Amino acid sequence: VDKKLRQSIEGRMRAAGMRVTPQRFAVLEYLAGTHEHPTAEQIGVAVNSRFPTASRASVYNVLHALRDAGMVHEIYLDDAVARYDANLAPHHHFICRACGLLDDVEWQIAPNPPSAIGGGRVVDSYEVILRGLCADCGRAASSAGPG
Amino acid sequence: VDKKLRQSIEGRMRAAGMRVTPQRFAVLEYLAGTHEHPTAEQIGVAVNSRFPTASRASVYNVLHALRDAGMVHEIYLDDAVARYDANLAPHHHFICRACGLLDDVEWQIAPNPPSAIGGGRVVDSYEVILRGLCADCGRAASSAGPG
DNA sequence: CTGCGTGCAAAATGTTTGCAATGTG
DNA sequence: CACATTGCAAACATTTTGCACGCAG
Repeated sequence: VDKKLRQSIEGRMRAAGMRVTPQRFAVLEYLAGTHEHPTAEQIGVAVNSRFPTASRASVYNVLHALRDAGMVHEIYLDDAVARYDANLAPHHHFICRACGLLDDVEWQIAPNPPSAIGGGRVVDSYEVILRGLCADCGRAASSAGPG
Repeated sequence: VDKKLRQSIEGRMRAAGMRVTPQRFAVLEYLAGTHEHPTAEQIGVAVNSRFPTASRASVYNVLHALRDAGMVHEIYLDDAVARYDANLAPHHHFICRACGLLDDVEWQIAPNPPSAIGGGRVVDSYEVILRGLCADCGRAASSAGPG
């Protein structure tokens, strides 16, 4: 079940001119297998629970290498902590105001993203952060009632 | 020229139940007068260049108080640093990939923001970050040519 | 074998806290 | 006058750096 995944991961690393180390493999495999957007610390904990050990510094090092190689996205949301995402397909994010749940959203903006927004600025990408209530928190709020 | 502004700032603080101190006044006045989205440190430097002194801790303290009172917005963009914005009108942000310029954008999403995006989630606000080249960097890029 | 990548621990941010002094209302 | 707010400095959390060893290629 993982032979293909393993080769895909290693192949992509090599294509980027990176050496393949157990730490790097573990981090990318972990990121590829989650829909969450873990912080460096969460990644470190998860990876270390399965592999010899990846020191904090190496986790950061690996994440930066993967980011620079374009293999993961580094995103900043409401707190001053970097989060990482192996989902390279265009997508946006939803944050639950009540519980902090962080989720991907497939919804697409407008018919097309704007290419020019005035002032001579040219847009080539965009990112949307939607806020509101997730299903659970929405249910809780409506059963509490308005008053 | 500032008597009205002064009274507006003080009035809004009082309406929020806050005491008006020179530090608070200076921070809010500074934020109201800039279109940039300064970090706490930038605010501290700017404020201290004109007023007795506002300690680092007080700058943070004031910013949090203003944020909690809904008088400024705290935003996180590409770096793990909080930025502050006194522009309470709905707007989005543009970041120049080349020079890091940070700007407001009046452009509005779609016809309407989405209210439901599936999964039982309900959206009540959204924020868009547009990336690309600002006018200056765009000019520089096109004069360099495609190679 | 060469040298990149790792691990460790210390340094460098950016932000928060505790307590006494101060100034606002 | 009372109490919120300030200032200072130390605590904190997260991320970065320097150097010696090990492993990938």
